[in-house]
Amino acid sequence: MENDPVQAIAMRLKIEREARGWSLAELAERSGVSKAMISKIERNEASPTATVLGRLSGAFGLPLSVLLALAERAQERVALQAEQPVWTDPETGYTRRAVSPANSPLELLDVSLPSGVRVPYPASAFAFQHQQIWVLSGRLDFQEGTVMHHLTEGDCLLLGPPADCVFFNPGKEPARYVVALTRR
Amino acid sequence: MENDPVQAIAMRLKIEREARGWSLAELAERSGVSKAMISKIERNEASPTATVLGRLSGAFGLPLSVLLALAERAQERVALQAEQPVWTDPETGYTRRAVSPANSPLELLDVSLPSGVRVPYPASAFAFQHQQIWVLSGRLDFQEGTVMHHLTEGDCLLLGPPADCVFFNPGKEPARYVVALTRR
DNA sequence: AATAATCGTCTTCTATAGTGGACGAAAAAA
DNA sequence: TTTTTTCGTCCACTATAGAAGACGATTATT
Repeated sequence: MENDPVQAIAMRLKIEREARGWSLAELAERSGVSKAMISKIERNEASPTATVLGRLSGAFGLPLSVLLALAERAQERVALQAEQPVWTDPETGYTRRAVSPANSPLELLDVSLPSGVRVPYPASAFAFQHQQIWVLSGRLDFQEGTVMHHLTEGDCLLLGPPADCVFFNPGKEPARYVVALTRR
Repeated sequence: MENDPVQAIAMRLKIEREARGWSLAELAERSGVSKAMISKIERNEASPTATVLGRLSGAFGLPLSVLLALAERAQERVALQAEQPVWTDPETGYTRRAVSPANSPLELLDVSLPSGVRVPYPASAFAFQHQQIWVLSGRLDFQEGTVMHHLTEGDCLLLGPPADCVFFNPGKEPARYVVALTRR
């Protein structure tokens, strides 16, 4: 167990950036890391320091350990539940589980939204990716730009062009839903 | 979310090294990283690159993402099950869950050993730490040096001085046991 | 087509990560 | 005690991470 994580990190960073439709310049501005260095890291020509990795994962809104866990799963074919990276928003209790092995063009997320919790999502996080939301249990009010969708168990919504979105659970029980998305 | 992970990494690396009773020189030899650099990292005077972090986590036998996850939990008081770092040996299916919030002097591990699986542990990994093994379910044959212990549900074993050990599950069901250990 | 943004890469330079070896302190051995 | 070993830190030096800006290529505007 002495493999260099640099290549896996490189691939994962590029995926996360492109999934958000961000250019090198935009990620540089958000993270405080120069775009030249981001370019080198993504092309496996530099080994980022912990400080830089912390800034980049912060820009993506991910704990560094989750970013690394996603990177490590790059070559896996099967993702056991016990190995799937989970991250929880400590303030709201919102949890998000990455179900699919990473680097697949189709990604599945298992999300649990506690009762009464509101989670906004900026349009920039959705650019250039096609995605659907499928409610497994509970209720979900989904605001897409100026349009409001009221979803309940079994409903599935196809997202339109990028817009500022808000997830809200109006019910008394946690809302559990799947986010399915494709890259490019 | 822009916190620098360097300090948390520094603390965690020192804990992992001291838990194994390794000197800077020994960890340097095992990891291929100079002891001067390890000293700097542990004292928060340098930000390690991904390459160096990969070598260090490899020397500890941990995936890098798990090492980071343990580091991030440094200041937490409560460890929710969904947030507890789990790692699985892909060959044997052996899984290990870090139950306690990190940096506590008393650490609890929830281990599951599949039927028929044999896991050796070198004496060097136990030096200077006091630990017990408590079987929750299934059967566990534990070889401590030249002595063999046959444990079943509810049994608890206090480990003696450091010795080469082997965990083996002779039963047909998975063995689940707790490893409790203290530092220093 | 011509102009103007915007993209990722390349270039130059500085800060610092990383190495090998020396050093003093503390513990172990005699 | 004196000697020897082992520990972690400090020093000088090299390799490279990282920043700021220039550059050609591509795409969008007019």
